Amino acid sequence: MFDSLKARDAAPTECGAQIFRFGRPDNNTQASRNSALASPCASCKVRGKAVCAGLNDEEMEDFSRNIHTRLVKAGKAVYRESEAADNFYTVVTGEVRLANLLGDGRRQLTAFKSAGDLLGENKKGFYQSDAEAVCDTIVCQIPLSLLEKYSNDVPAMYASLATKAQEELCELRHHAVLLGRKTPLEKIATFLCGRMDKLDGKQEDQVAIDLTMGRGDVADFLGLTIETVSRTITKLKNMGLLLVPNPHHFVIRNPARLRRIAEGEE
Amino acid sequence: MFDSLKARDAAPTECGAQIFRFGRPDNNTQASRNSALASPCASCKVRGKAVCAGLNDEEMEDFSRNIHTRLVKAGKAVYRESEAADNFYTVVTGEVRLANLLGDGRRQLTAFKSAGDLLGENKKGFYQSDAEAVCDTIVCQIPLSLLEKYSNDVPAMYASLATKAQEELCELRHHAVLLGRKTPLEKIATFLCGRMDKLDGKQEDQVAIDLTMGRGDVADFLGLTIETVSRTITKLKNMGLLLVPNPHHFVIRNPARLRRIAEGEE
DNA sequence: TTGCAGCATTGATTTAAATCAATGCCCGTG
DNA sequence: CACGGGCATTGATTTAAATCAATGCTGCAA
Repeated sequence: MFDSLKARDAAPTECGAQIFRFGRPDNNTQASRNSALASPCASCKVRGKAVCAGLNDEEMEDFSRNIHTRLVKAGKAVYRESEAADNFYTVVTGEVRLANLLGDGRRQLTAFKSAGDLLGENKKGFYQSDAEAVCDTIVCQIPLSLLEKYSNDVPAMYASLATKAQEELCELRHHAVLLGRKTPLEKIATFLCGRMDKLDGKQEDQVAIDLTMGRGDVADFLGLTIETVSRTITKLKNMGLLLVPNPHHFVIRNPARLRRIAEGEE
Repeated sequence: MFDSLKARDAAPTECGAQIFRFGRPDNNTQASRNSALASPCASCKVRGKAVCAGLNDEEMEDFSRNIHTRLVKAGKAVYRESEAADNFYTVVTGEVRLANLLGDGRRQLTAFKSAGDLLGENKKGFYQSDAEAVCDTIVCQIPLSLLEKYSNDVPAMYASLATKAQEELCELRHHAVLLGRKTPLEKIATFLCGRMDKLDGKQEDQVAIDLTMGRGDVADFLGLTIETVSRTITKLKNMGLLLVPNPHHFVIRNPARLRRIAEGEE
């Protein structure tokens, strides 16, 4: 019955370990050569956005001694459901998908996490989803104990954690609206708008987007099949809203209209 | 196109205000007569489960001076999307639905909150959903400022907040799986199992459940139409898994099997 | 008591998305 | 360069759930 919904990229690979002491984050898929700085965090590109943003230099120094930077190859797991949830992660470069599976292999992605996003959960000590690298990805591994230590001392950090949890809840609620009530056209439009919003620059007339993930991931994120995703993209193309130079690159030609479609307003 | 998905119970009523200084919580829909106790929280039935659980007697005393107990009539709002998010709430008795609307009236419920549950969010100072009483409901209104005050002083409270946020995220992710990938039969089964799990007692051979909400709420929670909800319940009845003495009362005759169906295992 | 409004159920029909199936394209490998 | 595998696209067909429509039940109000 659900043949086309069976878990793709199944290969239940062991965690793509390969612990680095530190890799200066580039924004391509290649891990930088280990440069063994005294305080790697000092030059971290996502420092401003991550949970550690509130730490002062001294705290940061201590922090950086206790974290690891890990390169996770495309398709490999950062962590898996029901493993002991000992660490949180900050995505430094690349992208991670959060996945939940049903017994027969149906899969639902609940989020994509990219640079600066926090990764991790803790319900009774265990992860509740799989976190898998969509492409080669560098994550910063933060022991839960370390987070707890500073959370108590540094209110800013707790506040940051709380805020991130709130934002995540908010996002997830909107995603529930998408899954439960939107049409495929609206789903794809919403997805693309979400991608636009992740870009720093303001959305002008035309916006270029590149996707790290394949159609299967998009389908499992939006509660559709690959075929419907593909057909719907074609439809948006035919409506003159999109250019798709290749499957991983999109150009939004009319962001405003796409946004209206995303919200079911036309 | 979406005629049958248009917002039901539309009546965009003003907040069902009616502030009580305190109402000793009964577990029926009638607010208790105001008994003006010195420390209302002392006798609060949900104290053990709520965020305030970690406070000592003195703190609780202060706490109870700054909170209000509010009776919200069935269908009225505790708060509405885009209002200033100045308060959190604990549900004392009754039940609240969290709703998000699309422009054309399509509606998605993201959670039902009942006794002991925390209610409230805060993204940039505004609520992101409507919170509406499903039936007459008593909530304990906690100013955000109060929560912040104690959150910094009482780690247990912060921990409680963090834990609740994590649980909510986990629940919402599982709900995303339901919305995106489950069949109507699995959706209804999951919903009923969720209701079972809210009951304190262990699930024996037969479990009686009563629903405060109507079919429309169930449909909007599960991403279905009223008709499909109704038909699916009938199907479960015909499979011998349920008794439905009346639309608001269910008896689960085979909890184990229902749970397997809920997880897509048969 | 009757009548009505609001739910819930059930049936008939339509339709949109899943499924089944074939083809094409790109990239890496031999 | 040819081949093969993995993705993506497109077409044909099926099917499950939405829509449209009618009926029934319950409880409240006139």
